[in-house]
Amino acid sequence: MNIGDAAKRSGVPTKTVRYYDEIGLIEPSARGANGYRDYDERAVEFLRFVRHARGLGFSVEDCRTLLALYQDRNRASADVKAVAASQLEKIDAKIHELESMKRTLETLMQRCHGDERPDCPILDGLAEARG
Amino acid sequence: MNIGDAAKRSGVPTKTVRYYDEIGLIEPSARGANGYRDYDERAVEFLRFVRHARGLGFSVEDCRTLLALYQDRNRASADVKAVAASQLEKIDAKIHELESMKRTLETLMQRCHGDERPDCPILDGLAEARG
DNA sequence: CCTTGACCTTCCAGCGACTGGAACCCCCAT
DNA sequence: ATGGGGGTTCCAGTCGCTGGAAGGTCAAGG
Repeated sequence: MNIGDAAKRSGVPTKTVRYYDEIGLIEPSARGANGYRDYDERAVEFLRFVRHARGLGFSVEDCRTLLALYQDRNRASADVKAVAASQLEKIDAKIHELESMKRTLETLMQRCHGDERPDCPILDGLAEARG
Repeated sequence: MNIGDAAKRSGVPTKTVRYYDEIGLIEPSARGANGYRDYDERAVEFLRFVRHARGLGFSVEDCRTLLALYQDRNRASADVKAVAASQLEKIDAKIHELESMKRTLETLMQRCHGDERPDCPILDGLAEARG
């Protein structure tokens, strides 16, 4: 099938499918005589797989690893789990970072009247914050 | 003072200070005869201000707005609070997104033995996930 | 005076993961 | 023959830096 159909069936934008080909992540199963990329069911499956992995925040390089494991019948599930565990750590770290930002921001906002006057603890906080 | 000292005193990397000059966010108070950037206390204060704002996840464009408000004696604190509120929304959305990823990833990981065998619910989940 | 080394300058390239657009080709229906 | 909706390539831009190359400047030490 043509790239447009593969895109529709996988849920990956056409441009991104082309990009994945370019970086050698997922290559079309063939090229037509007219130069058109040709994707088979397996390729669409890979595209969907990568879409889901990307949706869980895995980097494109992680996706490459995961795709390789997915295709390796002799893989150890421990290897997959290790990649996932590393990703979970990154997510956790990011959540903690964002929650810390959130707390600070909320504290500053609570103190700010938010009216027409110029006094603003938010600006004061940004100016004075220690560190 | 020279850029290196301004960087040290503000906690913003030298390269970044130069970048902020380039994009017109924070310009040096002067240039020496030798072409060196010269930063005064006020500029260092701005650099620190931007570092803190960036630390709360504000975009560089938001920092531009916040810096302008910071310098505007006739500002309304409501304007500052609005920028902060918008940022808080973004943070919240990102946290929710990450927590959703985290839940999915944890569920998949719990089901995976993580041993030398190839059976892997994580890969299955990525391949089959609906959507 | 010369050298060393730590500064500073500019400019250009790259990161990640796309995304938009231009210029062009191809194919089918009217 | 024409129009529209595919497809192709390549280049530029996003965001916020960051690294590196090639070179100018300056203070201290021999």
